[in-house]
Amino acid sequence: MKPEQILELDAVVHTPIRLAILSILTGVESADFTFLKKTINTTDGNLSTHLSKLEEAGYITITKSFKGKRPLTTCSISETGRKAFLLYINQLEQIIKMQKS
Amino acid sequence: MKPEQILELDAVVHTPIRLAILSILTGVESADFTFLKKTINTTDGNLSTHLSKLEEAGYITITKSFKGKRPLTTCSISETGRKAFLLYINQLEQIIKMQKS
DNA sequence: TATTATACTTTGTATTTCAAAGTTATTTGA
DNA sequence: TCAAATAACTTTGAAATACAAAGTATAATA
Repeated sequence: MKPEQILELDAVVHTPIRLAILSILTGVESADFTFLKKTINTTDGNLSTHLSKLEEAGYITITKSFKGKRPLTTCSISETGRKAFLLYINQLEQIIKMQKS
Repeated sequence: MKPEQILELDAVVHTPIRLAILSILTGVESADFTFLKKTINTTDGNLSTHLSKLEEAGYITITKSFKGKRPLTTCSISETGRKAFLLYINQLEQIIKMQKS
């Protein structure tokens, strides 16, 4: 067993809520704040800070606009984010494989 | 995609260092503090607190004895811990599978 | 037109993580 | 031989993280 591999896991991706966000965003063109909030079932504040964290890391892009006169926060995964997410998933696979053998 | 599954992941297991500890302990009868420290490559304090956390959760048992006149902290995974670890790995597998499809 | 709802962000707090320093005993080296 | 270094930890304090309560601004509803 190589525990180093576990410790190499990207901490930005690893957090459950952020993992869920990225996981959703890989499957769609974009998703808005409300959709993410409902789907992940978290609080506004919590989602807001996690989205900022992902944006700071360059893993997602956040676009602010208006739907009618209400704010609309639209998120989509970036190429960097997609790569980071896929790497993370691959590393998990490796870890699981080792675990099973 | 079902993000709920990600949020269901056992937080006690999820932390990289604790995941590494459990991962090591599943493969051996027991491991002592020094071995874990060297293998995981973490600081004494950090390892100590994570071991306590796992013990509190009932996932490992910690036995304190002496090797000669030096303290010896021996850790082994409990049945509860083994179940929690396997569940975690299975959940990860599910998540990855969904991700790939 | 007060009240509730929507769509967020900011702020404060509680928890978690981490490593520096502390403890106790044991070698080693001058 | 006694000071210094090492071993095997635990405790403590600081920093980061997570979380939700409260705040802001607008819109719909009753």
